[in-house]
Amino acid sequence: MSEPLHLQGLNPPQRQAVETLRGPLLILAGAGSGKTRVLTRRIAHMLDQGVYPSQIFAVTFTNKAASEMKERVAELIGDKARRVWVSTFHSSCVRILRTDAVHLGYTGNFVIYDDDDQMRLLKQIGKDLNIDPKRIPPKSIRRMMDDAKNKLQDPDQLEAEGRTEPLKIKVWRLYEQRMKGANAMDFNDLINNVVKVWRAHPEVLQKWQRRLRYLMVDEYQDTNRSQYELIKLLSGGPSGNLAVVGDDDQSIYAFRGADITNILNFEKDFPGAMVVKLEQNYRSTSRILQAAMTVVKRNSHRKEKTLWTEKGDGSVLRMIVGRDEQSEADRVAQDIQSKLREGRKAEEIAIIYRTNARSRPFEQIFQRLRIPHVLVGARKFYQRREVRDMLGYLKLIANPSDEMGLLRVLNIPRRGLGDKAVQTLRAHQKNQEVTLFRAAQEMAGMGGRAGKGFASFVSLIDRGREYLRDHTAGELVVFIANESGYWGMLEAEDTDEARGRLMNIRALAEDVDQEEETLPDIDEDGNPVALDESPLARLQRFLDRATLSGQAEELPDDGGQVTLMTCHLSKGLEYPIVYVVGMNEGGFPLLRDDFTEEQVEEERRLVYVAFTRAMDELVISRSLTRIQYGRGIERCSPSRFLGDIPPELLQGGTGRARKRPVSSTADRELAMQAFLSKHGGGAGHTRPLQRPAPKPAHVDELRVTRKVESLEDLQVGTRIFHGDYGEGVIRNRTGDAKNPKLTVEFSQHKRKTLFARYARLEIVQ
DNA sequence: TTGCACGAATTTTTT
DNA sequence: ATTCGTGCAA
Repeated sequence: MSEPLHLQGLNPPQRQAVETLRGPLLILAGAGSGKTRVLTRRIAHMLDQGVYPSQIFAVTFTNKAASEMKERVAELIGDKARRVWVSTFHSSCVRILRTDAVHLGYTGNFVIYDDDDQMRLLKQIGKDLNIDPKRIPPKSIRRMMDDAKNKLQDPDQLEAEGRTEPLKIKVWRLYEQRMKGANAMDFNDLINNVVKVWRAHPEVLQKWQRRLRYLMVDEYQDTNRSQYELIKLLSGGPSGNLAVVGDDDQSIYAFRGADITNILNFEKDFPGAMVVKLEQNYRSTSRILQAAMTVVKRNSHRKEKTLWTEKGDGSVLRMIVGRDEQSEADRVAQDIQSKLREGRKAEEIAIIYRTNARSRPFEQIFQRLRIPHVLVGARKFYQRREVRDMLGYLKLIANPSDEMGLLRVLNIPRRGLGDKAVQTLRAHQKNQEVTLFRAAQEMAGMGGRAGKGFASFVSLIDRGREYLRDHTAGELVVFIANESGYWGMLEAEDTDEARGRLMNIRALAEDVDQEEETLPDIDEDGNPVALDESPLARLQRFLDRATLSGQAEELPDDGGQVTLMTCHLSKGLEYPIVYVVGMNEGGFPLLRDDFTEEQVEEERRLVYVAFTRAMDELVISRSLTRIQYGRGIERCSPSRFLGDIPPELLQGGTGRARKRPVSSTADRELAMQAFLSKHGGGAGHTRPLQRPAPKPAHVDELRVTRKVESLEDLQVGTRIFHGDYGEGVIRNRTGDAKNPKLTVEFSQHKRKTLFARYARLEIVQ
């Protein structure tokens, strides 16, 4: 008799993780160890063991992870998968709060304020209190608030600690008041309010505990204090069936509140927990794993585990060194070109950097060499201005007490309602103690220029609400765009940018009407529940989705492109060939002057994450100098982490450059670096260097070029450089002066005829 | 109310 | 360098 499909092909620890359904379970899943596989199989196994799908609750951090898991579970068990609740922390909490937030004095149609709304509100409060934003920047207040909320603290606790500026706390209190007044919650509130309700109303908690009996938490190392509390409450403590999956070595979100001690202390917090380590890696070659592990093993706060693979040693890691950031990028690009010539596909290659700013030189050279590439993590769809403006309108329509939506779009497009008008409106609101929208309605009757503006605004919103009765939310977007004049405003601009914005609005409208998220429409006993189909409810659901999804990252995965991204964004992904670039002290690790050991450990984990993305080939690059904020050039030594990598794993030894130094100065520089790193020179990682006189467009080892200023620069006899063909000499020039045709002789007597205007040429000096 | 000019800031990112 | 936000004059 063959064993069930969902148990087949698992290695022993994987199988143990899948088969352990009861009690607390910690699955330590190293990079590439088949985590998702275990999670999905585990769900299948539960069903096989008679667990009802509606009793299973799997929480993730990102929508992407949630939908991936849903998909894979569906592949395994088919339609029943729809009844398993797989969702992000935040959307599950929204779902819970839509019914249970009444216990906190909210109504079910509360809105969610995102970062932007949050900042606007804070700035407003600062203004109201006459706080100089230079003395206390609103950002610092948000930081304080978020940090505290991540830890489930309230203003009173912070005040009692006495380490926070009282004025900041005052702002926070006012913020909470305003939020409540606007029937709004921020992202942190979503989690914290569930905890609050559950703590204050045990019967509500029990309702959910009865329904959700099998819990799974993905990326447990990234949970913050309040998420931990949430899970702990729901699981009902040590007797609950709680499986958490994570990798402490991949905890890289401390800056947004992730608390690595949650995973490190799991066994303490849930006594009797079973721990399973998934250490077999199915992704990378042994050398890649070794390199990644030697770095991360230096951390003192981690759970010991050793990844291994059956993939074999693989090739050694290679090191690419450039004189400056551009030449580093150029050399990496050349390397990539040779890979492409060898027949590797562009989509097999990724470039990973520590900070987004490092992408620029790569974009430049890729453009010039025509290497197709995608930048991951450019501005998110829902963060674009036009999209947010439309959402502002929708929010106001969905929730008349929403203030942020109103203030955002009140004067967009222009209705002659500027600061002055807003001030009057606020004053009026305060007098009458009504919602801002109600105040606007009242102002509308007052005549005058502002009165007219308010009248047209209020009428627009009212008509919108009316329109929604028998139209879809997507149609409402179009309605608002048209009736508000927003559409006309963009059309009048007649620029590419404006046209792009128009497209985005159209895309939004379509997106709104597309798939209604397949929420498990079941009550706590697992019985189907009819979704509220009122137009307002649909709009509400859409807004939640729009706010809670960084979505539409639209990774153009049509393939054929080299991927560029940050370490953080690379987590969970894999590529046959990976370039981890910018591995200099001061760049990676990226540390402030007053850094702590914890921060260094986090940087090590980032290295670990970045390295373990590579399947077959890992290339590291760095530069000898870097430009800081466009001002001044600094020398930089190799990243301290390169010194941790055993020399035999890295081509040319340790973090030092390979042979063939770029010049005698560079030679001395390399010797100096060797000296410094040997003598613990980690501290003085950079020191200023004078700025070179001319600013070349492009410096390579043997070649200095400048950009073509005018076509007259390109005369017969001029030495030029071409991205594809290399260096050459112009032998002939024909055609008219405005569009000359050049015959260029490249090396090995290869002659090419190029149009000067279109070929990307540079002049060799 | 709007448009321009100047000054300041500038890891990492999800929801 | 580049972007973003604020302050001031038209």
